[in-house]
Amino acid sequence: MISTKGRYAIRVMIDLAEHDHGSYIPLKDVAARQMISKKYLEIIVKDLVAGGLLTGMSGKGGGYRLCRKPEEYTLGEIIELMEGPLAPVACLAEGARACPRAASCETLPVWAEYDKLTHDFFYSRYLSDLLKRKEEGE
Amino acid sequence: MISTKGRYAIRVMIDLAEHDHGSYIPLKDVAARQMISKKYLEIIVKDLVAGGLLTGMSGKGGGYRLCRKPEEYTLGEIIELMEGPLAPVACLAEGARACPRAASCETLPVWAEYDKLTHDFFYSRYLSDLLKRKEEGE
DNA sequence: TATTTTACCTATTGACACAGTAGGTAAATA
DNA sequence: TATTTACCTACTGTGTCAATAGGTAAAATA
Repeated sequence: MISTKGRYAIRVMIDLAEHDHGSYIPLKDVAARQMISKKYLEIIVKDLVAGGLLTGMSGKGGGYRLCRKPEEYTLGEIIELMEGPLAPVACLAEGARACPRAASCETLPVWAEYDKLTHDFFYSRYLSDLLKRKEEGE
Repeated sequence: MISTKGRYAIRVMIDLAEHDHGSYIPLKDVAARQMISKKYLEIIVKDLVAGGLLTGMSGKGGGYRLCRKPEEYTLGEIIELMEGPLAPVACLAEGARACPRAASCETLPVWAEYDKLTHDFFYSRYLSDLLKRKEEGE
């Protein structure tokens, strides 16, 4: 299950992309448009800044802004930054030093296959794919 | 994330399929082979019986048994019985009466697409796909 | 019939994550 | 200097996960 953190993070980034006018956008505006508590969003953008996906600027005229172009963000990296590995089972997320049954486990290959499916899905979707096109004639 | 309940359930069913000898198999044996606490497995098989995937028999010589042939169980139905809907986000799992933003939500289509991917994946895998083939020459 | 073996039942627990809320400090601009 | 904004630490209630504990009921066997 993808939690609110991952989902809200993507919505914040969409909002910043769609309302980009060259300068910083206050979180207050994003919160109002997205109908999400500003206090809660603070936690989320903090992680996005720490992960290098957004930059923040304090003071009057401050706010947040994307660091890259929307087509340079994958949904996978946003989600994994917010939620940790996309792995569908603990056996895969724990790294290699997992359970002793791993070698003989009959179910592990299914989880691995599904893991790959998931990974490929989210790393082949870009933030730009989710934007309402403003310039129709392009 | 698929929890131990779903994963153990599949392992129990594989174990029952592979050690099928026409009669009931005590949970004690399954627990020992799978190295899972019998007490915990009781909870899991209870759900499997309630869901009509297994039948149990009390008393000496009792135990559990599959109700159908392994090729007639999908992994999807086992997982969803144990864990509830496979939906990747709450927005999809909550049914139709979800959030008021659903119609205009720019992220919902991605979740829906991933949901379909997941659903198709697990409902096209069968329990029989996970069995070690005993009859090689078939 | 007594004993053993098994399923089946209810309740409880500790740890942790989720989804926030509360109240403050630091920085930048007007 | 006042305002606006980001940024920081701490706390909380609710729920789920992964079990454990201690029983009762049923079926076969001796």
